[in-house]
Amino acid sequence: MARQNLPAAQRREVTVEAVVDLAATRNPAEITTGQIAEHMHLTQGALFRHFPTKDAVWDAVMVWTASQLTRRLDQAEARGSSPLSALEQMFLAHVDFVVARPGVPRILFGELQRTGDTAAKRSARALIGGYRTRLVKLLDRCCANAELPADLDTEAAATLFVGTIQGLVMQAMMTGDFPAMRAMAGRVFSIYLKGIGGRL
Amino acid sequence: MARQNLPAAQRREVTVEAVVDLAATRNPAEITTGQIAEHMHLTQGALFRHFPTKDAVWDAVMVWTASQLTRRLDQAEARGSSPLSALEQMFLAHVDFVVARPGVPRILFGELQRTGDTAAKRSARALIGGYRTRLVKLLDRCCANAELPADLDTEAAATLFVGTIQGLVMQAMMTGDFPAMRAMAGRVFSIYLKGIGGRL
DNA sequence: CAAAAGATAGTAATCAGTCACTATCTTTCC
DNA sequence: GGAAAGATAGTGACTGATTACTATCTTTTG
Repeated sequence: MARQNLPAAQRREVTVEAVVDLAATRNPAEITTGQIAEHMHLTQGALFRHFPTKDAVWDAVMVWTASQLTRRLDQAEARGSSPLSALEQMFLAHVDFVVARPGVPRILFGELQRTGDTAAKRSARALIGGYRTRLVKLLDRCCANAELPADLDTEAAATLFVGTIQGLVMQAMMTGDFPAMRAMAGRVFSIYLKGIGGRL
Repeated sequence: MARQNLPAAQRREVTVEAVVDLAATRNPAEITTGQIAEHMHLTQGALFRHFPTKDAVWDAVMVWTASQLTRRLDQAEARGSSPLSALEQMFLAHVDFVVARPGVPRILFGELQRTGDTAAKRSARALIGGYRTRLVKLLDRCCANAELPADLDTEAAATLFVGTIQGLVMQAMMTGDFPAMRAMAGRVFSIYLKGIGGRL
């Protein structure tokens, strides 16, 4: 059974998937190029035919993560019949994404922890920053739409939205039970919704 | 004449402080025994006269963190004139602790990311687990006291409490401005308070 | 066949941990 | 009181394992 040689672009995609897979059960900071290669049935040296450095691998992972999350949030937002229901859809979509890919939040946390100015870290910052901005805008639309009080502190509300998901993630990381997030997500979101003065 | 031989117990305390200091500006996962030793003006080898392994250092850091946080939460809770105001005091005390010691949340995140069964990770788990339990009990007392609705989902409320702080921490980590947390803390907490149906 | 992809076998750097030795305390005992 | 003796703390050079990354040879594939 001969191993198949993949074209470079495809090999890069497989590499990103391998990293996300590994991060689901391992500390991202401890993932080595050797482990990545082994997980995709490749030798360690061959990895560097497709990525100039290890950090380039992490950057590719961040780019993939950003595009995946954005795509899911776009779909969720479109599903909402109003700004406020779009907010709820986005919340649930984010939780679903994390449950499906538990490595993602771990990679994001790990990347934000890192110091120095790498491409991967800049991508991570851009992802979270863009997310927050998007939330503030959506919350503003809810206010304009009278679905939320006009005097709502939308910046604080956006921070709390992100924190709400993070609290769920942290609990999942502690218990190791990511699917349980889904059940808790609804309960936590309803408290959040009440906090921002919303009603669905 | 700066050189001085410290007694072992004192040296261990200095070591913990050095680690917490370093974690404020460096990725905890990248802190080496050499960096710790250098920061406390000691040779790397001497560190191992006081700790059998590097993980023992991390465990000592976790024990210190747990005791510090517990002490501050105890004081805050005592300051509260009622269960609900105690909850608010604890929130503010936690934020103050993080602002004073930015390395602490980074260390906690980093420790929870790690895999395998180390003493340090068990301590981290115990800290967060105990915190959550404590919150649920306090929230239950708020309900019994009619300061919060009797039908409040106290487990979800505890999860959100932790997440609220985490959201603030993540924002601080992104901007690098930890003191700004304090201003945002009040704004976010008031949304949280409304969410759990409280009024102060 | 030729170019892309992978295998094999390296290298230099870094890390946690060790060890023989030295410096500095503290206690003992005349 | 003070020197001898033992205990404690620190030094600096080291080791073996691991790491990201590279150089060279081999296989696959269009």
